[in-house]
Amino acid sequence: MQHFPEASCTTAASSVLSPVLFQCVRVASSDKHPASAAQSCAAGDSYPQGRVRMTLENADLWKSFHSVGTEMIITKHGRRMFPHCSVRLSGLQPFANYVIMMDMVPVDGFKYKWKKEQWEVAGKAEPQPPCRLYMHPDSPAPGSHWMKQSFSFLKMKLTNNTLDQHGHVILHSMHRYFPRFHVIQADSPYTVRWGPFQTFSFPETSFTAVTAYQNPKITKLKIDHNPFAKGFREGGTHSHSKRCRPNRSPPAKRVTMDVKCCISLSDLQRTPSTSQSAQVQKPSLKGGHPQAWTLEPDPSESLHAEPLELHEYDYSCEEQMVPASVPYQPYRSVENSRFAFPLGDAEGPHAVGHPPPPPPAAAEHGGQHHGFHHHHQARAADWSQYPLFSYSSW
DNA sequence: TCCACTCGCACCTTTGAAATGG
DNA sequence: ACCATTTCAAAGGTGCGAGTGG
Repeated sequence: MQHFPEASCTTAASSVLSPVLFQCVRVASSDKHPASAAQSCAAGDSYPQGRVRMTLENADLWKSFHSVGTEMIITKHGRRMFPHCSVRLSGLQPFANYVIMMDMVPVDGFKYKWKKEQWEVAGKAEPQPPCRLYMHPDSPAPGSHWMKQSFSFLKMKLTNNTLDQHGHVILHSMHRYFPRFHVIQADSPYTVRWGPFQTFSFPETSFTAVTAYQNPKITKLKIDHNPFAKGFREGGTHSHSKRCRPNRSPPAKRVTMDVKCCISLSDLQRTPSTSQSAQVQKPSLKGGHPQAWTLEPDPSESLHAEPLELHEYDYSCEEQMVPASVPYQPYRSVENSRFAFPLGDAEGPHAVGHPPPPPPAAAEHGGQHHGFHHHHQARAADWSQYPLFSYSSW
């Protein structure tokens, strides 16, 4: 394994959780904190942090779905996303190792229902399931690897089974989410806690989790673009109506052999001063999965956070979210990371960060959701309160 | 009664081991 | 013996509609 000698941020982080660490990360690409830039990664950072740039590869496809109101099927046993998240990275240090992770963040604090061909709010969101992060199977890998070509999170699966032990990302049906990507400079999944990280998101990737498609337009789009769906639909015999239910025979069991690398990020949260011994806390194992680490968010806690940066229009973005902007907030502590989900009572339907899938009418004007958005201040705070590092791996 | 959810179907795509050729 | 390419069977993924249950 090759270490990039000038990876000062990583070095600092791996030894002691220095206050500089997160300053470093934040400053790296945030124009809002130019003053700290000098002090942050000053120590011989020949590959200055903060030039990291993430581009959504299949943005057009996402746009197509987003304009209709993306829906993602979630099942008990896990379902892949479609469209899947495919991104391209640039600006990494070629020889430094990175772990790339992805998680799902609630768009708002509401539950929805499909009524009369459109989505309506159906009440407050249900308590959030354990937050899990999916780690890209290639992780950790050097920056050169990540920048060589685009990579996707094709194998990530979504489930509504809160007791899932396969490490799938757990969501609630009829709730809205958007994927969030984390680029963490770390030599192993066990050290992501210490590494500088940057977070990215793309508004057009927001979706409504469903157990069955509600909007026929989405079904059609999926069938048009997804070869599996196409195959099923265009298949010769549609004998669904002929099925004899009582004679159902159990299908042959198939063993999933996926090389999965999902981290349910829980205990890999940035640790507080109490854990500054620089030891990676062994995550508590849950369920039967040896590497499934989950975090139960503690809604009683909250975290101050800064507004998110403005996103770019071209479906790439540079550091979308960074640790809190308070003058000295070195890292997310456990206290600060087991925060409440962004589902505050006071938050009205208007207070959403990423826009929900626009109703057809709204979708037509001005392509406002075709680019990156300013994150509303209130939302940004809520947004970053969502646990960043809860860790599950399989 | 309504509606979200589960389940199994049968097809196509993907994967990877085995076979073949250079 | 080694490597590259091809073949092929099994595994995996899919939306649908009936059934279930709250």
